[in-house]
Amino acid sequence: MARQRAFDRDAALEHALLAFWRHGYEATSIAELTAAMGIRPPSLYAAFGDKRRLFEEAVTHYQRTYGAFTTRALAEEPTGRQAIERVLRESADEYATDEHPRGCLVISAAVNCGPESAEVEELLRDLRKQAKAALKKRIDDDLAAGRLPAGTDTAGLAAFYAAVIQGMSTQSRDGAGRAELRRIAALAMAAYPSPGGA
Amino acid sequence: MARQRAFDRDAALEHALLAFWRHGYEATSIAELTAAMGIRPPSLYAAFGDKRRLFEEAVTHYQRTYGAFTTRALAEEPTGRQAIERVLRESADEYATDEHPRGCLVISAAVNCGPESAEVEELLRDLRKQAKAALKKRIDDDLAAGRLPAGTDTAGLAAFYAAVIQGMSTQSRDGAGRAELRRIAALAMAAYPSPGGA
DNA sequence: CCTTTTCTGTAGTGCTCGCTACAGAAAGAT
DNA sequence: ATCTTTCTGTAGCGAGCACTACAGAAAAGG
Repeated sequence: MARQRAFDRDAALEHALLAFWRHGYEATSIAELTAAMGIRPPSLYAAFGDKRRLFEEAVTHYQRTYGAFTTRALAEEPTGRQAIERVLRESADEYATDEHPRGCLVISAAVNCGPESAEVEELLRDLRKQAKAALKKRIDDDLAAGRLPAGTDTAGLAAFYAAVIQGMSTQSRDGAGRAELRRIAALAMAAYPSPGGA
Repeated sequence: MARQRAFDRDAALEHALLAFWRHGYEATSIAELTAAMGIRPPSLYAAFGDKRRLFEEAVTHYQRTYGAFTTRALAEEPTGRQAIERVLRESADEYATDEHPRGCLVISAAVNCGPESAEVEELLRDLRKQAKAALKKRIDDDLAAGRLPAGTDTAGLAAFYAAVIQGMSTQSRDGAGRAELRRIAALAMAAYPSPGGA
């Protein structure tokens, strides 16, 4: 019994996500967001609350779309080693493409934050820790299945692969191409212990 | 024949550097800088030009002090392998300490930049590329001396170690301690080829 | 038709941003 | 002491920030 929204909420969220991905949370202004979304500020605030909540929703949308390949890779591969290898390889491909902004939004969108955006910084920090824990879980599977030497430092391996992925994100934003990222990914697999031990 | 400056320029620059290191270029306001430096805006502008030039000078100061350990490690170690190993180890120690902000200023201070700070972003990007080239140079030394198999992809190795260092910087800012970073560093050395070949 | 409800666009709010005009203070030259 | 020059502090510039008051427009119910 009332006027209905004249824009596509999902499409607007998608455009907001791309803007945040490109320049990060604080550096993306409401003016830039409304321009990218094709709407005016009151429509944005009515549909999404405020800038912080729009960002949180954009991050959730990111994890369900562009960032979902990591969760898929970890879930679908039979062994921890294959899961890690696939995450690295697909990260190389995803980070270096020109179909969307470079690198990973969770890694790069809230690095330079003032005190007033500390909560946003903390949100992405938590997601990075969750991602590292997800890597460790699959590596632990290999350890439990005897595919890794007893006593293997799985937490250290998870931190190592998380670091490699974070570095790949940085370098993709610095202009590195798919081939260069793939070479990083391949070299990183040399650190994965062989079943028999060192 | 005129009034002289009442504050220590080097000390003020040092405090500006620490502020930029903590929150990054754009997120550090002139108000925050003047508070940290113990001076008022006109003194800042008279002594350093503007915010961008102050940042550039802070980066130079950083490279000569806090960031100099990488250049030293690369210059002083006899082999490329030892140089890389030392850079990784000292990065772990430097990034995780509480004596100054976490991580590397060159890696983390200009990630989320609006269009008006694109030049600053590009400045640090160039420094990261130079650092990667410096790594490659030492690895090339090992190749030339026969300490690496012929045909070794030294550019790939340099990109890999640059990525690991960038990831260590990110994780130190996420709260990782010295021990965790050292484990990342140790694992990364597994990718360094042995002289005989694979 | 008219009413009700919600969305939309214009036009602004107060605030902080980087930066500076201006006047007074300090130090060396004469 | 006086002049000249440069620094310092106050106070405020225009511009952009996140956000919103308000009025008109649009859709459904009566």
